[in-house]
Amino acid sequence: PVASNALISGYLKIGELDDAIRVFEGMSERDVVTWSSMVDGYCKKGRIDDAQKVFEKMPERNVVSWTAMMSGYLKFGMWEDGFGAFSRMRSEGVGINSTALTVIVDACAAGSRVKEVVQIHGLVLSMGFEHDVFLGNSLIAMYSHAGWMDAAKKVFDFMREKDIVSWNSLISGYVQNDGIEEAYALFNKMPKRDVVSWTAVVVGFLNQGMMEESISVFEDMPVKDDVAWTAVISGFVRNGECENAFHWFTRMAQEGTKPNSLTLSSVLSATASLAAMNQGLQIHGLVVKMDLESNVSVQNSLVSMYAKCGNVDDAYRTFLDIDEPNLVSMNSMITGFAQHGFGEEALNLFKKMQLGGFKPNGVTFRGVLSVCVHVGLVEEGWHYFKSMSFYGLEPE
RNA sequence: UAAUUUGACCCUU
Repeated sequence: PVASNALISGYLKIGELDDAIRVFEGMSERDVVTWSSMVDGYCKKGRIDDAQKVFEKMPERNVVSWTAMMSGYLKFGMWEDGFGAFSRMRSEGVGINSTALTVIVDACAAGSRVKEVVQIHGLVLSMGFEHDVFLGNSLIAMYSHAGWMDAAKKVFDFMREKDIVSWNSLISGYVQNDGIEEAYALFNKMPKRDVVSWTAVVVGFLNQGMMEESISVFEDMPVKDDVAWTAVISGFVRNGECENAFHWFTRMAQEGTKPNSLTLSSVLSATASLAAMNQGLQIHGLVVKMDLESNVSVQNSLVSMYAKCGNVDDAYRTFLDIDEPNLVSMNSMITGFAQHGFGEEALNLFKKMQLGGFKPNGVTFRGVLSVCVHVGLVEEGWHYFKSMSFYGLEPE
């Protein structure tokens, strides 16, 4: 079945799960590679239930099949199942290898599971994987995420072999923990740099409000991709320099780099802050032209932009067009209503989102409380204020 | 022919 497996692999690489399924169903003989590929294919599309069905149905499972399934669980927040799979691998004779450990370490980073982290690191050492480059890189990222830069640096220093990802991981760690000096020193010391290294440092300076240093590094960047440009644009927005954000967006276009959905979200956020309706409309036109109308982040930005520009009707129209609204969508619309004194609408949406299973966060309550103050709903406002603790939120 | 690591988003203002 090697030829068909290769075909399945090819389809999955370009995200064509349906075609992969077609090939899979037409096969007369399947091996463990065939089945594992399908498990992974379903997981990458977020279809964990289907992946699990395939996983349970397959005649034999090896460490790759298990790792694929475990990775799927963990990527979608199913911690119990993910960690459960990991311990079953250990207890049921499948065994674990460095890849399985990397998956677990990565999950600890994403879920801020600091306690598990230390245990896993011990396991890594006891199994003799301390010189695995991928594992080392994952550990650096994990400790960085937890804010333990001493530990991250220790792992880095102990690594016998480092690749460019090792350097980039530690640099990003320092950037995330406000250590731009350390990050920049490493950047200058590393043997080779790629777009990731450059962008991390540019972001590091932006995060400290060091705009000139940031731009100076950015100008020196040999190849600027859409991510790097977006980093600069959003950095200016974060620092309240929205005109500059627009300026760099214009330069991005002049230099022929195509913006993506994240770029347009950031630019829309700039136009929203400036309440610049004309520019906002232009970007909306670009969104349509680029066929990004159904991107949630872009739609959220459009909702906010229309609301901030005083057009609540179009904000609401855009909001209703969102197929799969998320918490940010809700917050954008509630805040939009709140900013214009639409108390009833804001509170109705707030109730609706809770019925829909959304957990409000601090931004939600800011909108809700401000609208209560705005329209004089003192009792309701007090009630909502008290309900914050139910969601584990503390008033600022 | 199958599983793993590093850079930019949207809501708060």
